Amino acid sequence: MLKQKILEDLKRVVSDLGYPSGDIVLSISKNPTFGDYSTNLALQLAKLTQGSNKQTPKEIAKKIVNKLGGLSYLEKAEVAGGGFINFFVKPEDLANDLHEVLKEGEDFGKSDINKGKKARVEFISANPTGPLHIGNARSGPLGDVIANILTSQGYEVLREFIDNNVGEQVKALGATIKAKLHGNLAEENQYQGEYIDELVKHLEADIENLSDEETGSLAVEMMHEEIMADSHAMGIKFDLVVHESELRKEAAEIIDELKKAGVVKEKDGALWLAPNDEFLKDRETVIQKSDGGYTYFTADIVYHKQKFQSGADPIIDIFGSNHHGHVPRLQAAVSALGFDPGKLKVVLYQYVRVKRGNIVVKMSKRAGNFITAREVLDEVGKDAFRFYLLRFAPQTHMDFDLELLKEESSKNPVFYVQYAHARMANILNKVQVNKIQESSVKSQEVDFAQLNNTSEINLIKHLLAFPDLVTELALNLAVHQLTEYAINLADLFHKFYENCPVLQAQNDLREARLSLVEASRITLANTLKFLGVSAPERM
RNA sequence: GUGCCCGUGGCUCAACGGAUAGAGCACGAGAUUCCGGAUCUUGAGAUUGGAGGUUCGAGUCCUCUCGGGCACGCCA
Repeated sequence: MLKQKILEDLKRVVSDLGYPSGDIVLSISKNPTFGDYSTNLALQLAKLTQGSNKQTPKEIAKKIVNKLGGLSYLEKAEVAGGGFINFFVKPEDLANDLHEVLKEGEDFGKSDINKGKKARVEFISANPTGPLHIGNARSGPLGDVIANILTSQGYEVLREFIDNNVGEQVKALGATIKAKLHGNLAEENQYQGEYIDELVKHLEADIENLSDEETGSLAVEMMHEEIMADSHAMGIKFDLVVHESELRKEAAEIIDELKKAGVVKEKDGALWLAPNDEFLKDRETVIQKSDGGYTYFTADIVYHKQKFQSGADPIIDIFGSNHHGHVPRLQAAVSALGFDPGKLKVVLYQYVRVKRGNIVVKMSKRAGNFITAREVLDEVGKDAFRFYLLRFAPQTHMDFDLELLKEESSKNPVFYVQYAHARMANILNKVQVNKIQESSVKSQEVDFAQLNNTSEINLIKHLLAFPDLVTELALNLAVHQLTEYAINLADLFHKFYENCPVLQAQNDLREARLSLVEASRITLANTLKFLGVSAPERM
């Protein structure tokens, strides 16, 4: 593709001129006066020159441009203000790359550069002591899309969920249920909401002679099913559900290993993870309680050992921000076990604040003091739910406005994007798209040089940037940029649609525009597929 | 008290350390004999919470400070 050609030529010139090689960033110019593509290469290189060799960015940029000389695909390359190099390409060479998009179709954006590698993504992992709440739900689409992106780049990905089906919270839930059953609910029974009544109703026949813990176990099993169903409603399916009760069976073993690694100490009758680490020295954590029981943390160490032993890299955990203290301890533990903590990538996300207009919604009948994912999902639908939660960087504290997502749904960006797809599909449905696609692929007859309108060129540039974006997302996991990309694509398409009649155009121009529509549809559909949002042909 | 995250137009949010800080919503003015107006064009609206610093260049990095969220040993 054209962009790769520019990069290759730049690389060659940098090497010829004796500058150090490194990654070159070539981005789409924001402003037409800056050409089609631009690079800050000279500014980066200037940083590396020293002493008597010290050169200004502008000097370097000029050398590079001179050395590049005339290239067949370039109208010109010029040095701008601070030392940026701007490339003005020939539209026909740019447009010609559309053949690639049509050829690759559903695979456009995919790559096999990570073929043979494994990755694991753990997400949601909601505590099964209650329904899935909207806060945890944010990690659903997030983890799912990260997994989609990794898969697209060749990784064999495992989507996983840990079911915390044992521990103090299970006893507490059991106690609450029994108290409710006997009509003596007290302050110390921490769980509330109608779902407790539902659990009582379902379980009352069985729990009369059971302990709090046994009662809690039954309840937690039911809640886990519900959480799985909710996840499914969000479009998520897990490959692996790990039950904490299973992990705890290996707790004694893992503690032995940690002891051998010299990171365990005894204090107040309990065992603590106590790595010899400046940062962690005041943050020791209990791995075996004084009563002999284990903690969630112990189970999580077992779990992560399994993850590392599976050979996966990266190992991705999506945690709510309230777990941030857990991260350095976990890293310390896996490091003590001899694994490379660099393979563990933790994405922390902030909780979502639900609003109805200007009013913050906190309470829910079903769940007591939080809003369930299901309530929001039922109200706004899967597509809007996923798209909205995926729009913003995970570390931002975002607001989820039910008014915006439901009552003003036509103004929601997800509909804007889906409408663009429906428009594309509509045009293509009026001609026999398959014929066109086939002919364009097989005979390469379509003459994309016909496309030289600004709105056409802008759209083409955006389409061609897709594979690079996906590759980058597999590394930085910033999948919210995918929604941004989709909105921009829809925007550029709508503008093209206004300016350039497709079906009324004549001969070669009509063919070229139809192919551009098809390339746009392919790219948008692929983007939406990564997002797990439907791409409707009609709305 | 300590640690982590956030602070960007009226609102919700973008922006690998890069050029004139971008979108959408809301608000003002326009566009439809024509592929779906769920669209497009255009206007107004921002000392990026504040103060210093680092450098060719800071919304982004460092220090301090203000405001909000979260977490701080036998919970998960």
